Amino acid sequence: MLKKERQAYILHKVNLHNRVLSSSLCTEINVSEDTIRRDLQELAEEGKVIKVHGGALSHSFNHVYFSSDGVYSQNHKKTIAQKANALISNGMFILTSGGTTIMELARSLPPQLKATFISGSIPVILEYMQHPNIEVILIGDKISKNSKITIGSEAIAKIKQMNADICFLGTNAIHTEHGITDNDWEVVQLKKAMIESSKMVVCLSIAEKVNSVQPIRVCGLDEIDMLITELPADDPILKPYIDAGVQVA
Amino acid sequence: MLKKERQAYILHKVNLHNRVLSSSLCTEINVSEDTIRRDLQELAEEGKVIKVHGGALSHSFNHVYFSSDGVYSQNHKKTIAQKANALISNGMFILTSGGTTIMELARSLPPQLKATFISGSIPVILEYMQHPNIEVILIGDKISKNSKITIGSEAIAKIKQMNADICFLGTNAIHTEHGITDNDWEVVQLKKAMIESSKMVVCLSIAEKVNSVQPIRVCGLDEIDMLITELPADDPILKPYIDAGVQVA
DNA sequence: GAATTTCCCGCACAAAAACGCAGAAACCGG
DNA sequence: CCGGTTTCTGCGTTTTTGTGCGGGAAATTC
Repeated sequence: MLKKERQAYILHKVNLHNRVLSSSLCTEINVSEDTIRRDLQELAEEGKVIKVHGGALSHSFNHVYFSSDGVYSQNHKKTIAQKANALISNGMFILTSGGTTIMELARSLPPQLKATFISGSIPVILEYMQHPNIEVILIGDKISKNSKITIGSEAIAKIKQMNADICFLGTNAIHTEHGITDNDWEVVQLKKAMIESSKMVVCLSIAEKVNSVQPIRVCGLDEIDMLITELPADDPILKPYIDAGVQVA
Repeated sequence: MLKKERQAYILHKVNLHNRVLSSSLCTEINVSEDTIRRDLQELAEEGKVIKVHGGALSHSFNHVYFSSDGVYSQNHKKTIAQKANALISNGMFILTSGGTTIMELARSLPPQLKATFISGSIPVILEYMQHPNIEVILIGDKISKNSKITIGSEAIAKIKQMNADICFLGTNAIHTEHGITDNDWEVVQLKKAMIESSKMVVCLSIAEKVNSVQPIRVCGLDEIDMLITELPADDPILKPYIDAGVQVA
């Protein structure tokens, strides 16, 4: 079989099944693995396939896309994500809600981290999927199209079965008196369940949202363990929360 | 034999078999390899054949296999999606697997359709989420990063609770004897569960995957109700499947 | 962290191509 | 018919290309 023929065959097969194993190819075509590998390499250089350890993938199926532009006060969220990262260590089970702050956290996870992340938010899950080492558990249920999160009794039941080390909540509003509040009933239910199922509850919130109130109550300050904002811990705005027994970072 | 004769013979042979080896040609015509090589070179310069190491290939060969345009056989998948759409009506519960063919189906759903779609494939779910009217149920569990689908016992258990009207399976390989086969163990488990939980099982497959086999078996032909390809229903390739009791569209 | 698989690199060897050359055949205008 | 020219072909030699193999590095898996 000629080299070009072989490559055409490989390409054909990759496109057909979205992936090939070099081991199976070499028995199929009856050539050495080296040859297959060289073929794959050439095809990869031409951009026809994506070479991976053990074989190759089709180019078409592999780009799940997400837009990160236009996120409000992204820099603040990045610093929040940094601080949150300090709480995470290998082997942890971590529940997270949705929201752009959590997205930023997902993006900034160190690549060598090995932990398990659980969420029902599609955009956040997409971020987690980019990470090389973490395990990702997706909470299933009906999808709410505007919040892009799974909602419903199944999702809540599933969360309640969990026993996570940390729960990171993207927070829409936090207030010394009214505690954590939000504006979507379903999301509130989920957050309540998450709080119940976690040993430690951490709220991520940009300073702007501190001391603001939304219509639906999630929980009081007594139920959260830590509040992370982009401000230094000794900022006077945060003082009331420290007094209320919440750790601040 | 005259040079022109020889070249005509070569050209004829290339067009007939899509390929030709210079070694075999030189014994056939009884001339030295150099002569053959010079002939091939001339033909190549005239654009009549494509010269490669060891022989030559026909132009059509190159066109057929190296279709370098973006997504592979997308048009075929579009027509498959059209046919599948004909089976869907308002109010249905529809289970779908993952794969690019299903993605195409998701994209081509008519905007006014009101039905419920269930899947564990992240890319497919993303497509469903674009739709204005359908309900989307996400099967949760651990995410497999390479297949971008939720896998595991939870997912399977959840699928088994369903009772869907139709199950659309993106098919990696279908064969009259070996039935439906695939190359990922986890995915096979999910597909099996989906088949069990649906009143009607429909396989979507481009014609190229028909009569191909993959390592792991999903089910036999007796378990599927319909096969949709881009070919007309009376294409001879599909005849064996009709004989096996599978509807074809 | 150890075992296995896969990858990468250099090498050897064979097949094929390129090149130069020379002989043979064809062509051609005296 | 005959030199001279062109074209075609085959033959040796040198280069290039394609392939397989072994060993060590790297990645993956358990």
